[in-house]
Amino acid sequence: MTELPPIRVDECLIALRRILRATTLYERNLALAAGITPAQLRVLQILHGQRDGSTTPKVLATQMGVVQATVTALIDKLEAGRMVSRQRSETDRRQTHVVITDKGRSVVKDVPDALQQRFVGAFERMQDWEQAQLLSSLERVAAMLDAEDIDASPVLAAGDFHATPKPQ
Amino acid sequence: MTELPPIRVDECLIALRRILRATTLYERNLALAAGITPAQLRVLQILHGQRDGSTTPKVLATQMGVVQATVTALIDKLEAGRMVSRQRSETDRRQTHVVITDKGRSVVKDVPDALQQRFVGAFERMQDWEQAQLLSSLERVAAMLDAEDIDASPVLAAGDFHATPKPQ
DNA sequence: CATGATAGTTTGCCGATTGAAGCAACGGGC
DNA sequence: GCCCGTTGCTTCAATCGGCAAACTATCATG
Repeated sequence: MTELPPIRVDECLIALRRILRATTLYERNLALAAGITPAQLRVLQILHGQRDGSTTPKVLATQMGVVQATVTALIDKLEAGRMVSRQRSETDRRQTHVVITDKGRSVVKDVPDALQQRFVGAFERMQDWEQAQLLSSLERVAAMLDAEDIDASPVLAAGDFHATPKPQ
Repeated sequence: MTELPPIRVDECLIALRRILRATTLYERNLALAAGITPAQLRVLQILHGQRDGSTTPKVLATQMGVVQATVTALIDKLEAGRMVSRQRSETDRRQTHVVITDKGRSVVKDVPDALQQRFVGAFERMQDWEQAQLLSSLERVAAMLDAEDIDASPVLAAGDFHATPKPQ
């Protein structure tokens, strides 16, 4: 390799930003169409992905990378909309099981997954070798970005960050 | 190469989500380290990227995919922190030029751009053909996702979220 | 001028997120 | 059995981002 045209890196970063932006905007619409907010939809999706459609707030908080108090608020809203219900654990009465309801499941399923469908559609129209290349590239980027020390950062730890200077 | 293993699409989507997640979490930390919030930092970064370090709220709103009123609020905070300043345009007095200050520039520069540096570093360690392939893949994905008809989608028309003030 | 379009701001509201504080249940050590 | 630290969750107060609608000021055009 001779010269590294910095232009190429920049183009990559721009493409990444486009991807990011598209996803963000899309998520807003997605949730809007479902009648709920993105954060609430994420809760539903996680619950839907669980075997028995239930988890504890703690697990949700960890998976979403937020604090337990936040999850409590989200669950409150979802519960008010009858999309989840709370059930006190029998074995450990400190715990609460958050269970997705039928209504909640139907919301998750009926969401018009436009972006994902677009991606899947375009993806499946690609040649086999193109698909393989794309997957490889994406995984490479993912590996480049979400290295461990990011997850070790205070924000992600999600349970214990106290040394946080407060942005005004 | 005979069957289209749907598993491959899923892996792509998972990789995408990892990228998204890493970026989101990283942005929080980034802004936190700079003593400002992510949205505010984005404004500074856009301004910093401009040739003369200034733009109008309208442009900012469009670029960020939010409404003008939101930008006004962000500029208010940045201005209170002396990181940008407002200047009435001479040519068209309806317009306001948002100019980044020296302090604003130093904030942008001093931000530990860990994620981007990681990406750039890894990217530049790649072979030339790998770089080309990665760029191609990223741009392809970006094109797949941020097609214009996202906001033209009939179902989601509601809101028409960026820059288009609803004419009631 | 009058009218309409354009650029920004203000106002009022809501959702997400956080840290701190509180409460209740659990569980180990004595 | 009883203290006491821990754990799981909730409540509270505050901040931030975001939006729509109303408003102000400025062009631009007939």
